[in-house]
Amino acid sequence: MRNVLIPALRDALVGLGVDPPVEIQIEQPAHREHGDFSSNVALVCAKSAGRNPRDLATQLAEALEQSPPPFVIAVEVAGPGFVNFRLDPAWLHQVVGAVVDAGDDYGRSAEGAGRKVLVEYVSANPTGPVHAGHARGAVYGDSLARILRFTGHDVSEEFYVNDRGVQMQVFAASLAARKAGEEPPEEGYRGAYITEWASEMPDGEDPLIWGEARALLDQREVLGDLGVAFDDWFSERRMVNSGAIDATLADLRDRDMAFDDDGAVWLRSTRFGDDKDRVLVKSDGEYTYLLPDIAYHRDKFDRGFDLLINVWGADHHGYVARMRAAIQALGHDPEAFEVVITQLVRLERDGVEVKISKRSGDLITMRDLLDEVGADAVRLTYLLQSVDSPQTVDLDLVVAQSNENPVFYVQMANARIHSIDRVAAERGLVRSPLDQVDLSVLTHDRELEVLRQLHALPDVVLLAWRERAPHKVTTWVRDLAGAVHGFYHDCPVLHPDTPDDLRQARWWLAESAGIGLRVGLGLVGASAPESM
RNA sequence: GCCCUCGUAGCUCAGUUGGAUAGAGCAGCGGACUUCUAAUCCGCCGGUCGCAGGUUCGAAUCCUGCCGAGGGCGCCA
Repeated sequence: MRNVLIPALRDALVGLGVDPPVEIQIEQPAHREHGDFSSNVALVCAKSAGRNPRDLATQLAEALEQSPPPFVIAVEVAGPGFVNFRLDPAWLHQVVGAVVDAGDDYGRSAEGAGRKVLVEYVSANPTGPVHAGHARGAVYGDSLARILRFTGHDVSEEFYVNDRGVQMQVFAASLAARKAGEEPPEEGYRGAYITEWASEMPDGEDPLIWGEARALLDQREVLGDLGVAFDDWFSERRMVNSGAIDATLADLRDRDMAFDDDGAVWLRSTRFGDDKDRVLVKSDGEYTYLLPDIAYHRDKFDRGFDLLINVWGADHHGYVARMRAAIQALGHDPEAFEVVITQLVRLERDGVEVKISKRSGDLITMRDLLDEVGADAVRLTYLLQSVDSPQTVDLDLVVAQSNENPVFYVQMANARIHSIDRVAAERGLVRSPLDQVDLSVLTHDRELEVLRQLHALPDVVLLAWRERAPHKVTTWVRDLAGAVHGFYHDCPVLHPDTPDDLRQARWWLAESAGIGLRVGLGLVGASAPESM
């Protein structure tokens, strides 16, 4: 519709002797009384044209009413100078065909065609189970990847396995101690899982190797149950053993971005806006955590990715500047490296905070969260909000049966649509082919509202990608569900009083709504059961 | 002290990148099933968009300064 209205406005402006702006904005007003579409061109152009915005808008409206674009039945001026378009409801009827023809591809685009993107997320240490705090980044990263694919990007998802360094040594020592029936070392891991895993560990196994495998098995399984799967679990140890560290250091030295001082090797990160230069190799010869990380990102670029998106928890944001500096030090475009910081989730039970403490052992694991809340509810609840905002989740309210739980609302809308098909089949009713159905009988506001929502999906998906904001899809699918419930309530399909032609039209409307719900739920990674 | 994110209805959160009368859900009150799932729908109640300036036709949104919350500022990861 924009593609029709924008040229019409441009022509009208030219006809009035006004230079059209580079970009003419068309929006859908929040209030229905303001029409189906609206433009602020008159306000934008008023100054440069040296005219009163309302007068300009009035002249535009008159010109457009002379030869109205398709579907436009009225052009009105309102407020300080908005040009509002009122459309024949028929413009929405074509949405049904668009949705049905595209099916599960409705809303898919090729915007990102040819771009290779790597999304790295979760990347928890392989020293224990993933905990509840990892869930937000997990569902965010996964959903973002789904949206990237849906917008045509070539996407890979990776989990960086920090399987080297001090933490791993401590983890292995803790496992070995428990196996020997002793207490873990002073700074060791004391969680109950250590004791449990130690009892599983066969004699003669290297606790580091075995322990890592055990942790990864556990993490992979839980994340899988959450619906999250990675293309690769990238091992730091394997990378270091391959000589990537030396190659990275040599590369940095060649570029004069690394230097020796005080017995250590430093990254010249201040050259790219970092607060201070950072140590890469400590004076005792050990690498800092930074150096392997740089090597990892160098490897990502070597593999031909055009865009690297990293999803990190809020506690790592201080790390962004130095990593971006390192990217630039390697000669890469800093724009090709993005970090999405997810703010913390505060878990409550009956209004009281539940602590996710790390080493003490009494932590809420992702498994606990999944068992209590369920994967679909975790995903929808977490993805309903922007990751920029700290989030509070009350576990008691999100568990099944509660109205706080968005899962039921959305999934029930889908189930209701499928119940129409089921009951229709029982009664032996048959749906006519779409091209033989007259959709013009769809005039009820409930019907039109469903179509308006469906119409919005392609824009919503693009926005979700451009803003790295999966929650836009979640709020959309919830709104669509709301429209579906209203339609279901007020517009019976199979009721004997519903005329045949209206039944057929509504049936196809329901079909397209079901497709929309399925697509939306699919993008956030939640299931769309046909009955509840 | 410096940096990041945030502050919107009693609670949890949206807000189409600067648009018109700031929206949902929950909680509260009152209604709606002889109809395809009432886990639904409708109505009412509820606001100094943290505070103060500024930018302009127009600000929850942008700029500055305060106030407040969370997180971060290691030769730790």
